[in-house]
Amino acid sequence: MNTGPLVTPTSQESLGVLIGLVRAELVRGIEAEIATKGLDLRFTQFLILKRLAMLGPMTATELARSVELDGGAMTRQLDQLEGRGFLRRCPHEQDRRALRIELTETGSALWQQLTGCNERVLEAAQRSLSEVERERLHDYLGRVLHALRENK
Amino acid sequence: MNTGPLVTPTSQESLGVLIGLVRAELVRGIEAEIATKGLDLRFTQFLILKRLAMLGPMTATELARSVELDGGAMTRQLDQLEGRGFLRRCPHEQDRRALRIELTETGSALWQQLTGCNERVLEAAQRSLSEVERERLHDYLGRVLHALRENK
DNA sequence: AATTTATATTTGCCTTGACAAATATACCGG
DNA sequence: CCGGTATATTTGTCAAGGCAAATATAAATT
Repeated sequence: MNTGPLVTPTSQESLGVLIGLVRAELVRGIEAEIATKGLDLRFTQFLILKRLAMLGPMTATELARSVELDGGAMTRQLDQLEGRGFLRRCPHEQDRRALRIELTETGSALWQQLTGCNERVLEAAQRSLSEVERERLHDYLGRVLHALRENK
Repeated sequence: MNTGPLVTPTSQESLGVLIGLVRAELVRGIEAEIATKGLDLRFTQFLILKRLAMLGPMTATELARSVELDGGAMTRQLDQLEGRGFLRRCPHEQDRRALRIELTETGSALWQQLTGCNERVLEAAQRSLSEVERERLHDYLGRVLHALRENK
């Protein structure tokens, strides 16, 4: 075919589409990195483990909010990750409704293997940006996010 | 509760998470805008109509690639949008395997109503950025996308 | 021309995530 | 303390998307 209009994303693409494309590539890249290590983890699960590894034990709801995941979906992700031995649901000391989600030894060990994946992909993604440009990109995205959240 | 670690996305968040958050807010914002017009369209469907309106008739595969959607998912979206009378599947003139997807009158009229939603949300999103900064953001994202695609 | 290989679309199957209801517990005003 | 409201987690239901198989056609190779 080759008859239809040619799409050149980086030139006239609107911000919305562009951000979607970048995110999709980032997810693909990280999942590919994980796969090359012979591990079987989705991006969402990767994020959950990362949060726990970086920020320490927290509530399921806090975890859900921090990765933009629905509470119900989080329950099922926790089922899987707990079933595979990567984390534990402990009772919360001050609130009997809540859980304290924490990594197990196995989970921490897994994270040691994963820790490079994110950095490698992010480094590859930003390799054409100078240090100043990276900071600007981060700054701009932060301001855009803030503006969007203010808006409603 | 309020016992867990506090998440401050815009400060130390990694690029991957940040982009995910921005995209989620953009989608939410546009769907909300569409809803205020009394219309019933998901973000994906909005994107499909937009592509067709902006770039003219094209193949289902081209459409799918341009919005990062699986071919099978595209078939089903086309079923819905065709069923609601917004587009048509015409035979492709040079390739009998392919389709030529084009907007109907109804679809074009719908797009007239929708055309402001995207701009309004994007304007709100970028309102804290100067003209130069908007161009830089666009440029950086384009370069990041290019780098990610080169990488593999 | 025949055969192989690649591509476009559709369909079936399965997983994931959103939304809503149910349950348990916390918090707050009286 | 009691009642009402808010929050945490779980579960059911459903729609959306990814992947693979099936079919049809195109393109390339022998």
